[in-house]
Amino acid sequence: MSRLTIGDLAKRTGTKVETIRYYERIGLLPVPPRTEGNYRAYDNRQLGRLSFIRRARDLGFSIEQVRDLLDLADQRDRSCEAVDVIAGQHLAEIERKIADLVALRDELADVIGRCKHGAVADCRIIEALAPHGSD
Amino acid sequence: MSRLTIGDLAKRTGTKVETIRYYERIGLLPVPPRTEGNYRAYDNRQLGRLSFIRRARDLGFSIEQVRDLLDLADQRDRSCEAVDVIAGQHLAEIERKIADLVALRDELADVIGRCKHGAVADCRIIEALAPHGSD
DNA sequence: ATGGACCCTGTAGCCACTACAGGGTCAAGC
DNA sequence: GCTTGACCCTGTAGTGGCTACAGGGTCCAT
Repeated sequence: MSRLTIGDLAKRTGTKVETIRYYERIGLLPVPPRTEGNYRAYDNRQLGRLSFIRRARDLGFSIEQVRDLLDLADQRDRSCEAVDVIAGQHLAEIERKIADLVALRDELADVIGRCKHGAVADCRIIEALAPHGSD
Repeated sequence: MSRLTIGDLAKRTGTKVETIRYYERIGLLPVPPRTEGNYRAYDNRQLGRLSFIRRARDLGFSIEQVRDLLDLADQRDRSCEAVDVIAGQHLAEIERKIADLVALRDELADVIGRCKHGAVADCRIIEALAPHGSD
């Protein structure tokens, strides 16, 4: 069981050192033992836990969702229904965000498409932003 | 020229009062004159400006982009090329975000699809999050 | 013994608001 | 004229998820 410094953990998971300390502060990572020189001393379990966190964060789960997933992952004999629920909710949220962004893109593309590249006074983009006319 | 309170402005633009004060604080809205009782007194120009801001924000422009757009909108005899550039950059950014989210959705949907709804120990979602095996 | 790479704590900053607390003002109704 | 309640004021702190210092300590190789 290898002794890992916070820098080792950072390198192996692609996380910044400050972020790891932040995860510890908010209780996402356990408080690790310290060396004589007061350095955090990690082992492979924390490496695994941090990998899990990073992967979940990369998939867009919020910190609170990650916290719930970690709790669930530890209760290995329970049904994974709760896991499914969290993931499903997150998927729905992502779908919604995609739909919102697509609508936004279409609207913005439409606004840009009407630009005749003349003076600002005739700019359709500006006009589209100020639809009440410029008193 | 009607005198508008901050609450009137808020109602007419769908903005919260606090947000309007925030916009003033960061210099996006001009400091308005005050009534005897120290209330902000707006007119239709500020209403128009705030509508512009809200619409640009709704289209996802950042505060800094809105600031630039407002500056440009005031220089009515210049070419609107700069406006086009800002809008184009923003459109590209949105496209990128959509692509990122779609990739995310596909990956997450895949992870969820592999779930066999058994115990957490065999949960494919948890496994997918901790790809290095469980110590 | 010295240099540089690493580690420590604590705090402040980022974005774009939002939410108070603790007060003042104003208009309507009695 | 007094009360009530809706509105307004300032100032500060919180949100999420980090990130970036400042100002110091530790460790290891030379």
